[in-house]
Amino acid sequence: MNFWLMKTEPGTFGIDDLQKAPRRTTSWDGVRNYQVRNMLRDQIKRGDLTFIYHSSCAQPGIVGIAEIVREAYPDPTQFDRKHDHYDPKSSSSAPRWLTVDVKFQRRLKRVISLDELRKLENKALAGLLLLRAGNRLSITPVAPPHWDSILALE
DNA sequence: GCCAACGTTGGC
DNA sequence: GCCAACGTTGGC
Repeated sequence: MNFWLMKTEPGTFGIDDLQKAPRRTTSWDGVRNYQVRNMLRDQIKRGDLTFIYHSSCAQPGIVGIAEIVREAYPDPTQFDRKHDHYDPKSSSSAPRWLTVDVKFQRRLKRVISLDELRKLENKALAGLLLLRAGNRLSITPVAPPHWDSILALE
């Protein structure tokens, strides 16, 4: 089993929205980066767990945990002309973008802030991709020891 | 294949 | 709103 971290903007879709979604499950659509697409396609498997991370907000940080409940399938928003994430270069016969379904598992007892994670970036969290300068991937892998270290902060 | 221009992300 | 750090695009 693998561990991940998925970023989302709470103003658009946050942990509250995930918790309130039907079956507490949502399609993690809108990924339009090839590196992340390849992760969705090749590495993110049913049963994997992911941190839900809030970005572009007052307190950026990890807020909860979700489970991957459906593996990669074509992201329907790429075909929807009216959708922000519409991609005219993609086609249903050769879909370019993928999504997975994630299901709310639990909130953390408190938000583990980016600040707090940074304090450990030269220690327990050395190498955590989220902390890499200029990291802009919306999904990043989390090594098991990092996963445990982060949960130990809770 | 190079690389400049441009767009996006995301913390601050 | 600023801006650093990228990824993408497209001319050549």
